[in-house]
Formats: sequence, structure tokens, C-alpha cells
Amino acid sequence: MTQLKGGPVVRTRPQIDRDAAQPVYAQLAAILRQQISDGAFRPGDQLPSEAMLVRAYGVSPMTVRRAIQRLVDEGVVSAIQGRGTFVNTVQIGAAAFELGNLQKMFSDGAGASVKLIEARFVSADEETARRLQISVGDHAIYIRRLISLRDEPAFYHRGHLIYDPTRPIVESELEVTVLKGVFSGTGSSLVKRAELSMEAVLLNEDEAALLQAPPPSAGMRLEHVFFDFDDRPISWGWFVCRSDCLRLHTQVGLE
Amino acid sequence: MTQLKGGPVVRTRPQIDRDAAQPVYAQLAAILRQQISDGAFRPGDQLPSEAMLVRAYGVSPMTVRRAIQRLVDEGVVSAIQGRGTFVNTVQIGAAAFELGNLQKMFSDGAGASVKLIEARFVSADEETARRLQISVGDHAIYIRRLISLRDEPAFYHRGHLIYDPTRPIVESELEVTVLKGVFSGTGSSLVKRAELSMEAVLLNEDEAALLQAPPPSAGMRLEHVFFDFDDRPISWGWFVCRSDCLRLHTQVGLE
DNA sequence: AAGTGGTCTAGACCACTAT
DNA sequence: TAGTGGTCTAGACCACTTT
Repeated sequence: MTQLKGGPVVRTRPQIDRDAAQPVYAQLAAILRQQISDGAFRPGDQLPSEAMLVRAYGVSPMTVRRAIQRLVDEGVVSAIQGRGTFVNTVQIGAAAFELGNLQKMFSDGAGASVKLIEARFVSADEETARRLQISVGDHAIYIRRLISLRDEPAFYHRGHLIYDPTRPIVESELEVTVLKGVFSGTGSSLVKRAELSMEAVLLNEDEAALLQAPPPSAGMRLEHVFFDFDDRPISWGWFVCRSDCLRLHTQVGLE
Repeated sequence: MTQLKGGPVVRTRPQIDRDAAQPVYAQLAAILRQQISDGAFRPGDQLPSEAMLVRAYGVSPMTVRRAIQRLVDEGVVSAIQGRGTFVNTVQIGAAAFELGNLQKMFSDGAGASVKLIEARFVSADEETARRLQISVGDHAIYIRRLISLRDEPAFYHRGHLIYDPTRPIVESELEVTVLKGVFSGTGSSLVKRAELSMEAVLLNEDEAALLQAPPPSAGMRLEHVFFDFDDRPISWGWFVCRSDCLRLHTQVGLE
């Protein structure tokens, strides 16, 4: 609110600052987002048209579109051709639990250490053969590791890795593939894609002992399969941790 | 590959189809994505500059930028000002488990039914008061429900809801808030945001009995707090399900 | 200095929706 | 028919990186 001398009370509108470090489209997106958050536009309400925003803020149509598009990408509004742009209700289904949070535990100087429990050649059993798309009885590498945080056991990892001298997977790459690729951010350039799944499990005796959990205990299991650029599996494995090691948080809606 | 009559072998480049239903920027993004997927550009490689793409495909700079921006948003490439655009390695940390998959179980004619087990006024205990930002001893509504899919018990839900005659939360809205808002897609216009968390738990006796799981069993617990446009909590509760009811899948990387 | 991506303009034309 | 969002142009200027 601004009180002009002797004049009427004028409701000031947030303005674009052309000298700000923040781009104009981001400023406009922030203004609209804030207005929605403040309740000036409620779920279901129609936003001012692009043409109106162009006039109101003195920016070009493309800049307005970028601002709106950002809100669309955020799921805050929906733009419908021929009708207008409307504020969304909170969509819980849009919530996503990001693995990136978990990653921080390892990247920051969080005192992560890895102890190799076992690594040996095995003959692929039926499931391993299926997951790695090899034949039953083919060689594979089986590894078991314990990953600790600040000397507390946190993750128990088991993995099966392709062993094929004709394929360009060297020992150091394996390390990357199955550990760094998961937890320390930058993956191998041999990996094209990965499939992940997560579920709650009851820790078995070995797992409970290694993770220092009193049985019966619940845990989380994160399974992974990595594929190379020929779409062939490179590795298949899973991490198991105590439930108190992996609580995922997220937020949906504004602010 | 195209064999011109008597001429040399010409490697055809994917071209833009101006008459296609798909926008030009989407076509260009798809072309580049496919080339990366095919290994024509490997992780770490630099993409052709925007100016080169403008010449190569005969489109305007803005259109090239939109195509690249889409790949950036997808996490496939990173654009660095002054240096160029580079193909990313697979970033596992970018993986996100979406709740939307779960939502489908309820929205499709999946035979979801809800049975109210209990609903009564309670005096808020310490934790409830903290979560709902009310005073200990204040009235709240406590509800318990069992949600079944195809006559199989799937989710056990407990929730505490604000009871305040001065606040515009009617009975029907409560239903929306705690159930439809979570599982059937469209939320209430009273809800501004929600906080969610997920963890593995050991089912207690009651939970195991209701969910028809033999104890000891592991389960997943999904906790939620909804906030109104005044940033005050509306409800706090949690769903518990058997582990086999909630397996989350995701994929990271190309294709 | 040359090349890169980042922003922004001031329109144009189109497809779609409402009246 | 008027209004809406969706696409696209052909530049401009800027900030940044590399040579």
C-alpha cells in the first residue's frame, strides 16, 4: 500500500526490475507464484491472459509465456488453449520422492566408508541370468559390501555384475557402476540408463546382524539394474538399510 | 542410408517435418535425444552449438533453444554459458519415485472401497498438538479407515483433523483432504500445500491383523500433513500398507 | 577476438474455445 | 467473432569462456 499525498490509497503492484540479476521471466513467474500463494488467485481461478500481463508489466509476449510456462512446469497452473490459464489444486499424485536427498549423505563429508565383504566369480542362477540377460551358468561377479556412515553400518549392498572380456567394463568402472553411480553423483559414461525400485522388507538374520538391528526389524530395499548403450544389463543388485537410515521427504504445492 | 542412383552413399540426417503435428522444437529435441541414445553423442561430448543447429535444421534460434532447454529440463544435457552444451552421465540422484503411480491404483476402476473403522472427537495429545499447531487438550477429530482394493485390505489410514468452527473446513472437505486429496487426484481448493514422508516400518499387531499380514511383517508408512492458505495445518495422518502393496519404480537416463 | 549460451523483443500465424 | 494459449521468426544485446 502506498499513500499518495492527498490522493487515494493505491494498491501497489509488484514491478519488474530490469536491472535485477534475476531474469524478467523469473521475476514475473515469482510475482504470479506469490500472488497465488497469498490467495490473490485461488485454485480454479483464471490467471490474467497473456495479453493482459504483457500490458500490465510492459514485457514482450515471449517473456510472459516463459514465466507462465515455468509455473506450468512446476504444476502450479494449467494452461488450456482457447480457454485460459488456471490455478491448480494441490495434486498429491504429483509428489515425488527424490533420491538426491539420500545422495547428500554420501557426498558431503559425511564420513562414508565402504568395506568389501566378499567378491567372487559365480555361475549365474536363474534370476541372475534373467536380470543380466545372460545364460544360466555363465560367469558373473558377485559382490557384497557394507557401507558405513560415521562408523555406523548403514547400507548392505549385494550386486551381480556382468563378466564378459569382450565388453568394455573394467574393474574401476565396476566400482563406479555399482557404488559411485548410485551414491556419489557422477556416473560412468558406459551407463545409458538405470531401472530402480524401492520397497519395504523384513530384514533377515544376516542383514539385521550386519546392520546392527534387533530382529525382527523393517528395512528399505533399493534395487537397481544398470544398462549400457547397447541396452544390455551391466549390473543388478540391491541395497538394504534400516528404516531409520532412509526416510524420504517431499513437499507438494506452494512454498 | 540412401543410395542415390550412381551417386555416393549419403548418410541421411533426420529432418524437420513442418507439416507434422509435433512442434518443430519437440522434433528437434527428439532428434538430439535419439542421437544421444544411439551413442552418436556420448556422455561428456559437446553438442553442436545453437548456431550450428540453426543452420543445420533451418530453424530459428529461439526454436533451437527450446529444444535444447527441453533436454536440459530432462537432465539429459547441461548447458554452460560460454562453453557449450554437454551430454550428462546418468545421474542416479536425479531419480524420483512418483506417487502418481500409486494413485492409478485408486483412480482406475480398481475396485477401491473405504470402510470407516472409527471417527470420534479426541483431546489433542502432545504430538497431535504439535503437528496440528494447536494446544494440548484442544479438540481434534480422530479417524481410522481401512481402504481395500478388490476386497483385499490394502491401506490402513489414521488421521487427526483440525476441529475449529471458525475455520472453513466442512465435513465433505475433510473427506477430500485426507483421502481423495491423497489418492484420487484432485485436491481441495482449501489446501495450499502438503508435506509427505515415507519410511519402512514393522507392522504392529493391529496393523498386521487389519492388513491380513502374518506378523512379523514389514510395511510402508506414508505420512502426510496438509496446510491451508494461512499456512495452518488442516490434518495430520498416515497410511500403512503391506510392503507388497507399495513397490515404487522409476527409471533414470535415456529411453 | 571469436565463439558459446542466456535473455528479450515485437511482432506473425495458427488452433482452439466461447459467445 | 473475439479472445485465448501454442508456435515460430529473425534478429538484438549481453555475459561468459576460450584462444
